[in-house]
Amino acid sequence: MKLPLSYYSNQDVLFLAQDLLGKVLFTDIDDEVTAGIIVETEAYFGVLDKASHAYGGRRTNRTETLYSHGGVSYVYLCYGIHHLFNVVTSVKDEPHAVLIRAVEPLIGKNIMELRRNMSVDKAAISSGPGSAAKALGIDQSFNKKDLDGNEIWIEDHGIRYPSDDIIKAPRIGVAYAQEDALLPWRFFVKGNKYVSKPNTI
DNA sequence: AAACGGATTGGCT
DNA sequence: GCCAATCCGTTTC
Repeated sequence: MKLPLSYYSNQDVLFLAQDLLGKVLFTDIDDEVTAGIIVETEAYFGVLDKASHAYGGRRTNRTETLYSHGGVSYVYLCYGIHHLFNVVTSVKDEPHAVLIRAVEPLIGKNIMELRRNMSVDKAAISSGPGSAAKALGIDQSFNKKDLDGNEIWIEDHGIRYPSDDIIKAPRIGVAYAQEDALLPWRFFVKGNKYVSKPNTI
């Protein structure tokens, strides 16, 4: 059930960003387990991607996590407020990553409701990367964790979406990446209410 | 040493 | 729809 680290060593981050749709992301914080079905992702294509923190081979304290082997979590603070969760993929020193932008609450819904102070019926509870991370209790302390451990991991529950139901679109909030902002490297499940806006083509 | 700005969100108009 | 919130990595002086 729990995806092994070898799963993340695939060097095709565009494949993994799509394959992660339908997988189930778990966290266990002081025995409070929550999980959500991944319904929206974005691929970040390592040193060649102007939208990536690792563009041009940039290596700093923050981006060092991206150079880990595949199957490590990369969590960083955005706008001083939001923790954004990524899955590092590929092999060591090749800094590809998949941003998890939305999940559909599956397990521990009452705990998510307390963390987000809203009903699980409201799409906003886990829609958008900052909200999804908060619903799952993910913060800076989850940075650089192996995804085959007991704090955060991903399982395959056999959920599959027809390829017609996987929408490809330009990534969100990366206008600074110039021409790379136009690449269709955002993937989401058609019609799922937890997908962030815009959720149509 | 200081300034800049972002892979966003939610509250108010 | 617009804008403030709020931190720290990164760039610039």
